[in-house]
Amino acid sequence: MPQPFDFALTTERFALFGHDPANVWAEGRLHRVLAGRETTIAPAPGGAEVAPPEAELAEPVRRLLGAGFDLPAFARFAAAEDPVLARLAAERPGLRPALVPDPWEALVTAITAQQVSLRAASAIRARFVQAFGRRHERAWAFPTRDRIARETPDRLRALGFSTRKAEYAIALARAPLDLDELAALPDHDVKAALTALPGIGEWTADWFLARHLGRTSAWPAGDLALRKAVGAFYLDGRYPTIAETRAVGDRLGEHANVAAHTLLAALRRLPA
DNA sequence: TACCAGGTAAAAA
DNA sequence: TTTTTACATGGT
Repeated sequence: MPQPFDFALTTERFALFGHDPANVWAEGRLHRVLAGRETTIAPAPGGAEVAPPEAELAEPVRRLLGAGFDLPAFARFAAAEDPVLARLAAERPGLRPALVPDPWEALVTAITAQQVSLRAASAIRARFVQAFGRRHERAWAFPTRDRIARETPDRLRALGFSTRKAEYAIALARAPLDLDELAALPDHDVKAALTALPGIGEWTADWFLARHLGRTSAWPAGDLALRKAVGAFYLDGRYPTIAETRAVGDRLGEHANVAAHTLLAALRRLPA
């Protein structure tokens, strides 16, 4: 892994909001299914170690752990332009945005998290994964798109989805859209393609850019927690409008994604 | 018991 | 065009 890198800081968000059967964080290690096989990702000197060791998994794991982000450039930018971020980043060196490897999983995860607390979303999603996914060892494979395409809203409703969210997930599963091809498009076109689907608004598309594609300038300006963080760290606690929050992101340019993750991590450490 | 929590779309004004 | 409302669950 490129340095700096802190495994615990980078992966802690998989453990903070409840148990996720598709991303099991236990004893400082992350267990999940990659390329059809359960993989254990563990901290190691200089980066992370993958078990079972497979060369073909090295790149996906590096990507999952945020290897693509330029933290030294972020630190230089913050030192020169943004004392707030410079302090928050210095307090958590090696924090990288951890990515969701699969686009379908990233979108369904975001849909479940719309409007409700992340703890509530996590509980609902855990039931969804265990109802429709496949069990490996410690981790479950996230339910496949094909499987959900054949489900009915009532079956998702029974797991705690609202009727709307159940319809969104099934519509996404059935949509004639190759989610892997989105990676080839610029940010704006990805957002246009996704927001054309029912139940996917700007917030959901922004998190897809940030947490699946790992786009460096992704900045979910509509996000409640990010707005709270911007208010807490830049505005003396005043809750900003979406436009004000977007303006902060614009100033961050290619560092917005790392900055957003830094701000959200810092917000969690703030006195309630 | 209420109310809020990392939104979205449809109805009402 | 802008504002208001319904939505389902978990935590406090």
